[in-house]
Amino acid sequence: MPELPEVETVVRSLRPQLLGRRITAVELPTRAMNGSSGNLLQRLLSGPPEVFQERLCGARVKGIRRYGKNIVMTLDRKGNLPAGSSLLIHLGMTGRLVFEHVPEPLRPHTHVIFSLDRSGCWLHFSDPRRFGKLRLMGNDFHELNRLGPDPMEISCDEFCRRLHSRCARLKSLLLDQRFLRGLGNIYADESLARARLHPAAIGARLSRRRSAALYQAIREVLAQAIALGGSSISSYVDAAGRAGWFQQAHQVYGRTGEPCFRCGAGIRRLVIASRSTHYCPRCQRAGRPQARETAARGRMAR
DNA sequence: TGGAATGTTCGGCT
DNA sequence: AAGCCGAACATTCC
Repeated sequence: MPELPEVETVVRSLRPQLLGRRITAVELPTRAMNGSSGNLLQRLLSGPPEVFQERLCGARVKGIRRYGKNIVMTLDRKGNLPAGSSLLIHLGMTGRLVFEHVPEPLRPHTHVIFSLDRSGCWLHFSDPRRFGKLRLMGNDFHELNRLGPDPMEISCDEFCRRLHSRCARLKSLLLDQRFLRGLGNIYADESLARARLHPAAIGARLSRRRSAALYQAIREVLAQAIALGGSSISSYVDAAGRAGWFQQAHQVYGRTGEPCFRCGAGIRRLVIASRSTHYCPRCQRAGRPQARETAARGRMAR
């Protein structure tokens, strides 16, 4: 579920119900299910489940924000919680945070259920593949400090400087969270498609003009995706259970073999950085892109 | 049956 | 050093 637009959408939908609420209980439904579950839960919570429960009980949610693909909940000091603590949540590949009206699991792989005061609902965390993480942090943000700038905050000049200092392929760079925080496989492909750049093009070799085009494309794709509530490609929903609509605006992701909306050529798939990469072989040329505009227009008209 | 899936991290190689 | 690759993590879906 989770790239920058999806996480941003989840954060926004969490706020109304969660801001200012106190966590009154933390249930861990999968804890006692079988022998291996204990270890798996330990991994999910980055520590002993009991500590996670004890520390969080009684804490009040002061703030909720997104940092790359992470959700950061700042908590006020209550009971067992050290000062300046935050709950860091990464949704991994299939993690979901959804408000439900019952305190019992409604789906398999519901690992955490938060009870809240004065709300009449419970916050459920589920994650079939368990690539997600919930971890309590003190003031040590060193994990987050390793991440690169937010694509919506960085300036064009700074983006170009970073780009020109790297010899890696564009697709690899966009997936690298130390280069930019928040892009994943969908939005890397969609951004490159919008900028009409080949995914295997080398960052340091891009002209200033094309670098700026990539910068713009990333911001436009992300802004549009956020406006549409993210991409629901398998089961992603926000905290209110609503699906996103940006998957209907995808130009290349998941469209292998289908015609490019711009020129009609078949969308191709290749593997870069061990990830599936989708692009239009005509619009996204390695050398000189977009030479076929007139012919493309003619084809589209028919 | 095998492969792929919106992610991150690791070790090994060039 | 920088970049690349594959494996690992765990589960579901086609």
